[in-house]
Formats: sequence, structure tokens, C-alpha cells
Amino acid sequence: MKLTQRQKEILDFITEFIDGNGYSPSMEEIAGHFKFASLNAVYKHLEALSSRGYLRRDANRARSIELSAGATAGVQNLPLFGYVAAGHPIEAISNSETMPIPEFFLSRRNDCYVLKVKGDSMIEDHIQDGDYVVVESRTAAVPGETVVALIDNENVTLKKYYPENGRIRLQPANATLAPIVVEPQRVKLQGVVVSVMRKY
Amino acid sequence: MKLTQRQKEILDFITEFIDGNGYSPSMEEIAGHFKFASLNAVYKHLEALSSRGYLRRDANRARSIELSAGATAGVQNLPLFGYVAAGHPIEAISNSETMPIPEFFLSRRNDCYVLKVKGDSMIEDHIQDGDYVVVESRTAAVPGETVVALIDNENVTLKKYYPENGRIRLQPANATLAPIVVEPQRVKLQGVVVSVMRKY
DNA sequence: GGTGAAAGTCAACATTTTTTTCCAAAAAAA
DNA sequence: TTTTTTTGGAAAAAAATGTTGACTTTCACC
Repeated sequence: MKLTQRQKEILDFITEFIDGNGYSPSMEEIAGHFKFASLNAVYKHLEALSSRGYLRRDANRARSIELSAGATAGVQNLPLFGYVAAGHPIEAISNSETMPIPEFFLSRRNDCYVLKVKGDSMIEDHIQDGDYVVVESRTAAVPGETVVALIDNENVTLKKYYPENGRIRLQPANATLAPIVVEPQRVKLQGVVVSVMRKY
Repeated sequence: MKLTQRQKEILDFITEFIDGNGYSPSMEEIAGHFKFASLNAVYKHLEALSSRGYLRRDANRARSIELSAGATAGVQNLPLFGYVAAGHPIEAISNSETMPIPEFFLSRRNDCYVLKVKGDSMIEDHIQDGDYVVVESRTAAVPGETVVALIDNENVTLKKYYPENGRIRLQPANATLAPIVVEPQRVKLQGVVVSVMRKY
């Protein structure tokens, strides 16, 4: 972390902003948060962060800040719990297997763990058999997110989450598979997929 | 490579400081902690620690101390060269950007680097826009492998590699795009994709 | 295609922090 | 004693941080 105190404050703000809003802050919003009177202060900080490799942006493009992986230089060893396949409970691989994952691919809010995908239930979202998914532990999801859900305390499945008139539709990304529609009390969300890794 | 007592104290302080704050201390802060009246004392110690390989810093850069011991095991920092899109040369991002990748997702045989995918030319192989691909530097490939190829010393593209009766077919995994068939001498293989990572 | 608001770019300037370099000297170790 | 390590004091040099204000680019809308 070769940053000054101020630079880190600004990088942290940007990181949180993107994490919370899904888009990067404008320079004015950054200036507002730090009570800068001048946008040029922000501009120079962004230049500094950019030249040090912590972020990148497009010239003249609004809200085009992209964090680079080096921004969060750390790595976490996440537990690899096992396989997740449509309709079957998680099948544990082994007790103490872990996998080092760069923090760039993690959620900062909650614990994460890794599952290996079995089957093609999410193939249209380009998650294929054998892929590893990093799952953020969470019991709530935004509609459309890919979730790990426990149904009837029995089956664990990887699906997209859509709440619909009092029910929950768990939608595979695979035209050959039917969605599951169930009462909310039958579903327990285990987590949300935050990243995918594949090894050839 | 042994340290004196004092040097170890100072290295420990720096380690803790970085651990707690996320950025390195200034020489004045180090002097303050050890109640030095002179910054030169700190300066000399940093020189000593640096020449013995315990830390690295940039000349004339504020708070640029980096501990060199803590290279996290099992993870490599690969250079992120830039974007690769069908038909366009690699668009460099910045020279110093890196990305930590777990060794599990690397090839052990050759050097690797990371490219960010632009466009959907490999979508049917489930590599989508915005994905990061880890590329193993290689000049030969097995038919069917996904390669980074340089055509006519001009364009770099991500395609599947098929040698066919004296020519080379570079096949996109996208039905809407046509394959490129060229003489072998016009193609230089840059590398082979060994893993894919995606962040939502 | 024109227009205007929003957002980004950048030079000139001032201030504060931080690093680097002098010349020395005490303290500890060999 | 001789050498190495450690600390002082001061000042030059460079980087970091901000302000003001003018200019350009992008984009949505007429």
C-alpha cells in the first residue's frame, strides 16, 4: 500500500461508494464528501491514485472510475465447502479445504466461501460446470441476483432470485430447466454469488 | 541478512503501523514514536533496512515504504496488460497495474499475465465482456485452445485455435462473428487462456 | 443539428508535509 | 584503538494538498 493517508481516505471512499451504489462517484461528490472547495483537488488525487495503479478511468467520461485489483492488495483464504448443483444439497468436498481468493473478488461486507458448480443450471449466465463461485453469506438478496438457496431445509440450489406476488421464483439460467416457485417460508437464502472463477 | 536490535524495532513498528493504518508511516511519525530528535536517524535506518532487503521504497515519495517479506504464499501478482477485444490491438491500461491471482489458477510452466476481455467474441465459451482472463505466455497451442493471437503484427485477438491444411483458423465462440483464416506466418501466438475470473 | 447542463480537464499559484543531504558527534562493538 | 552503528541539527528539494477560475467534452433534449 504505497499511498498517503489522504489518498487512502479517498480510495476508501470511492471503494465504498462503488460498493454501495454500483457506479462510481462523480468528482463533485468526492469533493462534497471531503468538503473540498475545488474539483482540482479531487482531480489530482485521482491522477495520483491512477498513476500508482489503484484505479483507472476513461478520459472525459463521467463516473468512469474503475478500481483495479491491486487496490485491495490482500488475499483471503476462503473455505471451499463443496459442490452446489441444482436440486441437491451441498456435497461437502472435504473438511478443511481452503482457497486463496484476492480481496478484489470478494464482498467487503460479509463472510464469503467458495462452492464448485456442478451442472449447467446457470449456463446462460455463463457459469458452467466445474466453475468456482465465491458466495457472500447473506439472507437477503436483490431481485435478479444469483443466489444459493436452501429449499425445505433439504435441497440447496444455485438460481436467480425473483420475489413475485408473495412468492419466490428461483429461476435457472437455462431454458431447458423450469423455475421453482415457492412460499417464502420454504426458502432460506444462504448467500449471493459475487464472483466466478474457472480453470481450464 | 541479520538486523541489529534497533533495526528490528523499527521494522516491527513499521509493520504494525502499516497493518493498522493501511498506509506506511512518514519518517517524522517514526521519529516521533522512538523520540528521535532527528529525521536523519530514521533515514539511515530505512536505508539500512532497504539495503538488507527488508523493505522497499520509492525515492522522494511520501509514505512509500513497502515491506518485502510478506509476499503472500500461494498468490502471484500478475501484470494486467490491458484490454483484449476482437480485432483491436491490446489497449494498454497502465504500466504498473497488477492483479493478485491464486496459484491454483495459474500455469506453472510459463509466465502469465492478465487481460480484461472486451466484447462478446467468446461468449459461447462463457467468457463474457468484463471478464479477466489469465494468459500463459506461449507460442504454440493445442488445437481448440483459446489463444491470444497477434495477426500481421497489428491486431491482437482472443479466439480459438485450429490449424487446418496449412492454414490457421481463428474461431470466435460467437455465431454472429466470422472465423479468421490466415497463413501461419501472419499469426503469432502470444499465449493461451488458462483461467477466467469474473466479478459481479 | 443546436443548446445547455453536468461532468471532467487543467494551468497558475500558495501552503504544508515529507524526503533528502549536509556536517557532526556520541555510543557501542570489534 | 578503530570501526560501525546510532543520533543531532539545520536546510534544501521535492511531493502532496488545496484554491481559483477558465476551458472542454459528453449527453440528454428540443
